Amino acid sequence: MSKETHAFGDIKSPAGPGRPRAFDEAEALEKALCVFWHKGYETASVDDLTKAMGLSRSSFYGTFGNKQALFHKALRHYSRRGLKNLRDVADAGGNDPVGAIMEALANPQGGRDGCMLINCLTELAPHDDEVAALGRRHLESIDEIIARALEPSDPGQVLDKARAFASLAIGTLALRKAGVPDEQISQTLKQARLVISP
Amino acid sequence: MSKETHAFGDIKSPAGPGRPRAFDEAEALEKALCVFWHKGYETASVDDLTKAMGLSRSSFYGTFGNKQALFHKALRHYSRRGLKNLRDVADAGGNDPVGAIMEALANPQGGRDGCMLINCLTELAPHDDEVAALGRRHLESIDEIIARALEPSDPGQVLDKARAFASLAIGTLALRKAGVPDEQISQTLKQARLVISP
DNA sequence: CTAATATTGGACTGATTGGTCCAATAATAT
DNA sequence: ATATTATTGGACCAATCAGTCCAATATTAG
Repeated sequence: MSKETHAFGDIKSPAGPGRPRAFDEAEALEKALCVFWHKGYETASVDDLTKAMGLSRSSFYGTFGNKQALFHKALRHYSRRGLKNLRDVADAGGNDPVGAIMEALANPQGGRDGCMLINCLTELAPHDDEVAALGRRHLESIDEIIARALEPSDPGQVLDKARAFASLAIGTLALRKAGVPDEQISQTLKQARLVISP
Repeated sequence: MSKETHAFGDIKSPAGPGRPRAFDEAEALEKALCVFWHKGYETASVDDLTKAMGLSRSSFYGTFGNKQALFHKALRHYSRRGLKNLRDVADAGGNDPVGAIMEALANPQGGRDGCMLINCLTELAPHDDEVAALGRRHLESIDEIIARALEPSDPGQVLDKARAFASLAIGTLALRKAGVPDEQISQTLKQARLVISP
């Protein structure tokens, strides 16, 4: 973390003649994302990563710089995609966007691994400002999306309610990690209705 | 994690003649707790721990077995003490135990470090069954304490409401880690009233 | 005082960590 | 074909990791 190694190799620009990459950068990033998601930042070794990505160490460092840079890139990608998903779910919910969001929340993508961004927030935020800042932006966006979904059916205090709802949803991720049965989590999520429409 | 090293040294029984310990075991455990709380399990090295505890490596391994065993002991201690605190707060709250709990929640002990147990849950639970089980028991106890605090003023669905309230509170820990301002977090916690008394 | 028993400090180990380096290879543009 | 430019694999490095071991020391019971 406070390593300051700055060993950036040289990240080649993809221009000019020369041998082309034998792998897809986006695909490799996706694989790395999975490893970080499942194991966390510290526990994911460069060996784990290169193996999962199907890359040699040279390609790894040549393409992504170093472990931390790759991680930040993966996390930004995760955030962007997650927010897009949430927006899509809300939009596809028709006249009940909140209901659609809640349903999606009851069956999260990561399963027992939870939300990667929240995981990384608790693991790294106090010691990595970039992660903390990204986390803050991500949470803010979530609040806004939920607030917008709330607005039509309820005029007042939408942002406060959205924030409470989001916090409750985030809290259930911890339960999931602990192995609390899905049924109980769903039940708890239903209670979140009270926060929204009293 | 999946190391299975089983290198248990030998944990001496505190009986018989011989040189007495130059340190207080409980105090040392407390120091270790702080390190784990602040840095997490993986990032806390045995060097960090021994330095903070003021112990030599011999005393460290001789007394606590190994890093993982020390960690589990610290976490159990943390859980026990935290639940006792919560019960005390509720009891001292007089006719408004829920209000007392909420106030305590607004100024948590760990500050930006959050709740150690939740931190460890997200870091380790999927790969350490003992942590997961301890986490489940801890969360269950929290639910029960809140439910009991809720009961006098509200007869029905106390457990469901307590669970929703607890999840919301746990969610705010992530906000705190990200550096969301205290004011906003307090505001969000106030919204939790809606979950409790609609 | 002596024998027995603990604790202590620190040197040490083998494994693993993130990161570097380079010769070999492959593809391009001319 | 040739020169140029990239990528690739794998050997390699210093640092750090958790954990072991032992001689030196301190304390007790008798």
